[in-house]
Amino acid sequence: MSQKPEDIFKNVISHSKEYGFIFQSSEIYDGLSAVYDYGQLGAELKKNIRDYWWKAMVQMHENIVGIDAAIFMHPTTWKASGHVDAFNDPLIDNKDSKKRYRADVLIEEHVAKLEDKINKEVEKAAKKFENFDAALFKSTNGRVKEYQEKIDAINARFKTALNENNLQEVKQIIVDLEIVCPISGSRNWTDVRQFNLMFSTSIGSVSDESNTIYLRPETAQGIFVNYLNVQKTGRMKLPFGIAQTGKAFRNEIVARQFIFRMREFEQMEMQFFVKPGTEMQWYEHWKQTRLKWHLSLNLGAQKYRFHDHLKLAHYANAACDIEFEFPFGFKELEGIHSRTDFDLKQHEQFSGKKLQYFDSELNQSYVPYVVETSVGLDRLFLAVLSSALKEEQLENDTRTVLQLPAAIAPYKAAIFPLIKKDGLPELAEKIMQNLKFDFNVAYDEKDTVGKRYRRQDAIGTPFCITVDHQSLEDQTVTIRYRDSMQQERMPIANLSVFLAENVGIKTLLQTL
RNA sequence: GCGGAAGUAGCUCAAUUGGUAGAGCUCCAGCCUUCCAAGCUGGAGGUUGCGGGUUCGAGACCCGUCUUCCGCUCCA
Repeated sequence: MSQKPEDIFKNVISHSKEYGFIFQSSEIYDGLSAVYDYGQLGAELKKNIRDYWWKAMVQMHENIVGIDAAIFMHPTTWKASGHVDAFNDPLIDNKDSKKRYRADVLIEEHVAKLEDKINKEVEKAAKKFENFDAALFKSTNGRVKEYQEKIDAINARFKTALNENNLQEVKQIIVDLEIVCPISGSRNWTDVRQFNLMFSTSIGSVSDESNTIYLRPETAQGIFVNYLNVQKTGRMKLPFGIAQTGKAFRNEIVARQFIFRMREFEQMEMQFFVKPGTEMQWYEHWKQTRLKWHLSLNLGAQKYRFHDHLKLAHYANAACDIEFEFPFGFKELEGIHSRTDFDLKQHEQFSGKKLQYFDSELNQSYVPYVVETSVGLDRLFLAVLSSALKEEQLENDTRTVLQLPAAIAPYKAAIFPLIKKDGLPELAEKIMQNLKFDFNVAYDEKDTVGKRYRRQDAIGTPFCITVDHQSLEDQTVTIRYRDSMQQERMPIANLSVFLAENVGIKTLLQTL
């Protein structure tokens, strides 16, 4: 395999396709941009990663419970969360400087310039005359009146365009005003586009005026709106967490880099509710806990780093990313945010319902603070796959091996008869039938055994169990390790225990 | 969205100036039986991303479109 990161990434993509991990969505119709499907092996790997996260977060913490909220939510949810207002901006690009601007800001700045001119006229006049009446001057001075008329005309036209959602008209205003790009100085503009983060659709009968409904752009709100339900029915005491995995949807303008940025993606997140004032210590706690979880996958400690946010989002008082070194560089894998009480307070305000916690120690109620951990499952999948895929140089040849952590490999073991006769397939079949109650196992009798080993290497199966003639006599088999290619003999009766120890998720959880 | 590169079998890639679409691996059915791919026989698989155009003739040239990768941008 070439050392060039670009080639490594290409290999990951073609390997994903070739072995059934990832397919492009609707490929027979030329695909759908930035949407991908998980194939037969990808679905297993993804499920195993999700399970490991869920067990580590929910099963291993008595004070964390999991929910599964619906993708559709009441539209007001997104007003409260700020998603409706935050992403309603008309955008325009300058083709020469390649810079993107908010079209409304460009127009407002132009208007501001005209207002400056008026102010200068007023200042000049104020110096000239005593007993200066600014209002009178503005309403009588010809030049000022001219500017003011221009401003009013622009504002009226802009307002109409926005109300009619007429983006072509917005662009035409920019063209007509001869607004230039501050950087390139050119008037070479693209069309104005509405940058709308959320996908919308309509639903039969929501309530009042609106029947527009959004596909959730993040899963977090499903937890916040259920905060009180869970706290009451689960008798949860602070601090406690609510975890959830599920799909979220964002209509990215540019979505690229394979499954790194998709329009439909899956999040695994946990909102941890704490007493106000303790949030920074929990923020630090979860930073370390989550990093440790990632490190347990053994992809290489040097591939992780924290990236602290200097510029914080409106809801946060501290935020950082756990970044991972993908083939295309260090990129965000998980976000850890101290969200304060912003979300719950917003929902209190918009819903009119109290979302408070009664602290029996303090004998008072308050809105809890929230520390969020949020991983992109698809990104984690890509991190695992791209660092597991190795082209290994052997003595006389090379082999492709997917060095997945055993506990999350799609198949835990493959069972082969050494040859396809003499009763070996029958015994192998029997072993498989027995193991498959506890483990996802594969069976293969086609081609030479060496070839079968390599096939399993390529899909990351940690162990291959081979039945040979000796097996018929003493009920032992050979078990071959994927990474070392070493083999050892063991009784068939020991297989279950051996696999449980070596591929079980328990082994991984115990490292945390 | 702008710019660059690309799209031919499941994968990686050929195809001379525009002249019969091919190879390797994979896959399938057998043979062989030997614990680490590339043994033997046979076979399947393509409207060359899609749609137009130029031409006697287009995988190649032109236009449009879709998709992917790279840079910029975006990513509360």
